[in-house]
Parts: sequence; C-alpha cells; structure tokens
Amino acid sequence: MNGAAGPGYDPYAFEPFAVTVDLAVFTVRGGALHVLLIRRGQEPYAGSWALPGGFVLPRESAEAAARRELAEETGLPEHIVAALHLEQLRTYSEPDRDPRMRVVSVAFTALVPDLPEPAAEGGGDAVQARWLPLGEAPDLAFDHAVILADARERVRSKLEYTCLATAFCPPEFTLGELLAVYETVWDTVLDRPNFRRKVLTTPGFVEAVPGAARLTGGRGKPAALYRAGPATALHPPLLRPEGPPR
Amino acid sequence: MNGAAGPGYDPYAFEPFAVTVDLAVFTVRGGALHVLLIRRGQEPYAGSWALPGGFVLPRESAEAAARRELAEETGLPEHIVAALHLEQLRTYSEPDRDPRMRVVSVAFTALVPDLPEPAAEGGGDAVQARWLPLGEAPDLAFDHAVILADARERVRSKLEYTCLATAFCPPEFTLGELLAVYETVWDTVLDRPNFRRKVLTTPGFVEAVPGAARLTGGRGKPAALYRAGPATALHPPLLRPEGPPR
DNA sequence: TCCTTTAATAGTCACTGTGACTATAAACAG
DNA sequence: CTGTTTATAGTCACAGTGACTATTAAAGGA
Repeated sequence: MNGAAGPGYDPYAFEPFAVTVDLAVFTVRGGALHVLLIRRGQEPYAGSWALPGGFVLPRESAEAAARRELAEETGLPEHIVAALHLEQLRTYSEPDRDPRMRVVSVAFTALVPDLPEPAAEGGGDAVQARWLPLGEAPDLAFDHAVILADARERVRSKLEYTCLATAFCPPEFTLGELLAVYETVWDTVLDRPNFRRKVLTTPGFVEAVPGAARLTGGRGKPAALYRAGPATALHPPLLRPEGPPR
Repeated sequence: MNGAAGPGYDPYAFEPFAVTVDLAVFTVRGGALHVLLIRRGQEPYAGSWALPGGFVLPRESAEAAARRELAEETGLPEHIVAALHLEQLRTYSEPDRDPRMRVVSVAFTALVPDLPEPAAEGGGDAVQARWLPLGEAPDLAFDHAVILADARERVRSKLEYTCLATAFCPPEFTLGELLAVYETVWDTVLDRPNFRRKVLTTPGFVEAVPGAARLTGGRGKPAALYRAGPATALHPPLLRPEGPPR
C-alpha cells in the first residue's frame, strides 16, 4: 500500500474494517467428501450453519488466527491443528457480505484424515461443530456457500497436480484407500491398475511400509501399506477424467 | 466469520485494521520481464520504490479498489485498466508489515502488453510510475519484495497451464513473439518447431488472422499473424524445462 | 475340502504427446 | 547470385497413459 492521498497516520480516519478468517476443512468419510461446519449461536444468522472462523486479533497474522480459531471452535485435537497444512484460498471483500459492518475475510483450506472423534463440542462456547457431507450441506451464513464452492473446486484440482491426497489418509494406508480418496473427491471411477502404476512410479509420492499388510475388511487379498512420501508436486499430473462417468 | 466471542456489533471494539491492495503488473519488453513500480512521495519509505496500490474505500471491494488505484496512480489508459485481467494473488497480514498501523493487504497480479507510452505521470499526484526490469529491481518498500517474488512465480507457473501468455502480446502477434514471451518469462530457450506445434494443435489457444503476415524486423521470412483464441486452459500443459539452460 | 467371491497385484498393447532433430521456404544484405 | 536469417514443414524415437487381461491371496459357503 502507499498513501498518496490516503489517510496517512490516523487509524480512525476511515470507518474501520474488521478482518476475519474462514476455514473450509475437508475430510473423506464413508465415500463422501465432508466439510467441518459450526452452528452459529449469535445474530446474525443465529442457528444457521457456517464455516468455522473468527476475527483476526490485533497482533496476529491471518494464518495464526485461522489455526487459533480452528482449535477454539472445533473439537479438533491440538496436535492435529498444529501440524495442519493450511492454505490460503482467497480473500472475500464485497462491501455487504456481513450485515453488521465492513468485514474482509481471508479464507483458508485444510485437509484432514477421517478422525475417530467426530469433532466434539467446542472449547467452552456454545458452538457445535460437525462434519457434514457436501451433498447434503445446508444453507450457510454470509457468503460461505460461495467460499465453500471455491474451496471444493480448489481441492479437486489440487489432487491433480500435488500429492495432497495423502493428507486425507491415516499415517499408514493402502493404495485402495488412496484410490478411494481420489474417487470420492472427483466423484468418478478410476482404473485400479493404472492408478497403482501412476502412484508407484511417481518418486516420493508414497513409501512402502516394509513387510506390512492389512486385511481389507475381511474380504480379498491383503493390501500392502504405504506412508506419504516427501514429494509434494505431481509431475506429470494425474488428471481427472473429463466426462462425468460414475 | 462469526462472532462467538467476537466484538459483536461495535466496530470500534478493536484497534481498527486498514485494508489495502497491492498490484504486481507485469509486461514483457525487450527480452526482459518488467514490473510496474511507483516511487513513494510520503513517509514511510518516502523516495523508495513500491508496488502500486492503496487503501480500499469503505464501499468498495478489493477488486474494485485495485482497478481504481491502478488507474489513479499509473498512467495506464482507461480502456486498458477496465479490460485488464486481474487475479488475486494472496493476502499479506503479518502484524508489523506496515510501521504506521495494522494493515492487511490483498495482492493482485495482472499482465499487460508492452504499451507504447511508458506509463506516463500519475493522475495529478506526485507519484512517478515506471516499468522496471525484474533483474535490476531496486529495494522495495514494506514487504513488497516478497509480494513481487510470489507474483513472479505465479506468472511463471501460470504460463504452463493457461493461455495467459497472449495477454503479454498486442492484439495481433506472430508465433515468434509468443515464443519470446515464454522464453523471457521462463528465462530459457525453447525449440521453435515444437513450440509451434504445441500452440497450433491446442484448440482455441490462437486463431490465424487470414492472409495477414508481418515482416519480422526486416530479416527472414515473413511470419503469419495470430489473435488470442477463446481457450483459457492449456490441456495438457506446456511445461518449462527443468534444468537452467540458456 | 473345494469352489466361489472379492480385492490386490502383475502385465500387455496401442495411442498420444513430446523432445530432438533435419529440411525447405521466403525475406534481406552484400 | 550467395550467404544469412527467420518462419514453417516434417520425421523418428520414447515416455506416459487408457483400456484391458491374467494371476494371487484372502474369506465364506456348500
């Protein structure tokens, strides 16, 4: 910025802006992409579902605020929130997006594995946090439906050219589970052997856990276990099929 | 956002934030990638170079502010600014990025052709706007060096999987000029026939101008002219070479 | 025990896109 | 006319992928 004709040094020269963060946290559960939502306890939109988030404090970056709000508002365990891969999505700044005052919101996206605890009660406040499948997501407060749609599209395309799909998996997983992540997020069906070949020939995408295998729910040949590798980019990309099969 | 324990309805409950926009506007000129910079007339950083930008007004979105500031601060013609493809880069929110007060800045990126006028004087204010090559960019005010580096990397990767390179070209251009854009932005050398084949076989990347040709500065065979096509994405992408040749 | 089902794993084949390279065409300078 | 420069045309081999077939290792039922 630069104050050619700006307010100079007086912080109160303009009606102040509030700056908030909003989070679109995704997981894959039971063949459906889920998003973490909270139920609002206050006006406006009291009783509505919304993305978790909140105000950025005066001495805090947006990234720090996102992590703090996520820990406060949702029941996500500390170590999960601290290690989480948070990515800025974009900033939403339409003048009337909040009826109370001028609020500019920095939106973030995060991917987490299917957590055992279904996001318990929030930390003291009367907020209720829940995983809801995207298919049956209710109306959301503010412009959160737009943010959620943007975040979903970002995640879908990120799977194409990054190794982020493993973020949806537990520390050790089978290639069948990784395949299920892709099929769920893209809502498509992939060829199993070709998917295998692509993942295994991409250096650093996954690393075999020596000797380990897991029975896949009782039926079928036991699958080998893998861990996420050090690679982050997928060169060349793994493109999703065009036409809408499935 | 949502005010579980937030400031509720009192806009003055917190020390206010200012929200600004910063623009990284690029062009290709004389074999070098250039960025549009202004020289600051005010403290802090008076006399330093900075990215163009300024405060978001109370009833204005960040996108609108970016377009307005660009028109006000730089000598860019109206119709250029109005038609410009502006893309959000990301938002910078570190608490001390501005010594005066808490300022959160939404950064944008734009690509323009090499304009005949080298960005004349700003609109009345004593700001001086100039195109400077990235190689010899001076120290920048605030965290603008970081923003500029992020924007440059965004542009470099955007050329891989979008058709945006034509935004650097005049309305009608030769494939040699388009090639020069890629070679300049990526700082590499590409194989001419292969580049041709890629561009011409990608539907909608460019459209031939029937019968038109241009003598390429006197020497060599005249080149056919093309216009930007309707396509925006490049599937499959045109990947830059890995090792640093040239 | 044998046979069927299920899912993982192995391998084959053709096609597409690309990197590297050679050849021809059309302008200008001397 | 000859050499230089740049645009354009075409060739060849190889990597990556889509579509497909085959084999292996487990569970469950007859």
